[in-house]
Amino acid sequence: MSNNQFKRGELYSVINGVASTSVARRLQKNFRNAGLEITIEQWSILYHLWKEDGLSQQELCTRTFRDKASITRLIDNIEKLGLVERIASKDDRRVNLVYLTDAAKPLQEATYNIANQTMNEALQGISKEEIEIVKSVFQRVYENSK
Amino acid sequence: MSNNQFKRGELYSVINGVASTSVARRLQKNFRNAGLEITIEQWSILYHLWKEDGLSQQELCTRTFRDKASITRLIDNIEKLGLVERIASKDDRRVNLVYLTDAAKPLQEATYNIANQTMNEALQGISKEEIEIVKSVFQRVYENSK
DNA sequence: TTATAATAGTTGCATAACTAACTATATGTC
DNA sequence: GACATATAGTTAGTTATGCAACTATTATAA
Repeated sequence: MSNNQFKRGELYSVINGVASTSVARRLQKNFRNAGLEITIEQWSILYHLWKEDGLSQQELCTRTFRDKASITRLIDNIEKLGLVERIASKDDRRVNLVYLTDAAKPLQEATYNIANQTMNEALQGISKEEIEIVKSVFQRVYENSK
Repeated sequence: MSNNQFKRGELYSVINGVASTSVARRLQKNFRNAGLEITIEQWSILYHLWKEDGLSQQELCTRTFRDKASITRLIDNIEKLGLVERIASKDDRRVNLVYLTDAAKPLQEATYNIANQTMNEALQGISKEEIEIVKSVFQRVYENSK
């Protein structure tokens, strides 16, 4: 495969960074064409849960750069699809922990393969050095702007 | 002023490219703090009309990377604010040309100053070379993904 | 201990995005 | 000229975003 193959952990940060509009739209279409009826926003939540299950909604806010209200409603929708469930924390009754259901597990490989292929196509002709610069610029712009 | 000062024509493409999330949010807040009650999406339309007044809705689709339905409703909202008006083309009766009203003109300088300052803050410590690379990568990613 | 402040999450409101289905006008072909 | 096709714009339906106001719980301070 091309040398644009990504480590798993890098994938979302690159999509969320380099590619927020055109690649996101392409990825959404590729999900749909494969019969996967989830949005990329929903997928971004699942992505973080596949890395670490049982995150709080607040932690998902931080990791996906969204506000509380957006996360509340995203989780609502993913819960309706039967892919996650909220379980109240025993340590702090204010907190909802979000857990993947069994139905979510088969999606992991399929969506990862599609995302990886979409990224490879999007990043054709772009060197790893350029990608590193883009990621670095994004990080600094984010820090400068918050 | 810093050497990150932008030429007018570059500003939007950079904001639309480098900065789609964190800088956009910051810019929205800075507009609001200055008493300017427009969204950045509305501003992106005005920005193109200030460069060239009387564009068709289709042309605005192309220039702002949005679909027809999005433009229809964005123009609806900007029209409600009294900042633009639709005038039917005489050459082709399918076409609406979008013209700025007198009320839109005073916004130009104020929003440009805020946008320029917001960008300067966001891009502190980032070199012109890095910005060029980011813009170039975005262009190629866009071409690869459409 | 009680009053105050901070935090986690939900809900209401407004804006915006995309898809798909629709109307109206133009264009192209037989 | 007539029919098929393409183009410009609108509308309906769904999802998502942000802000502000709200409830419930936890932490802090007098």
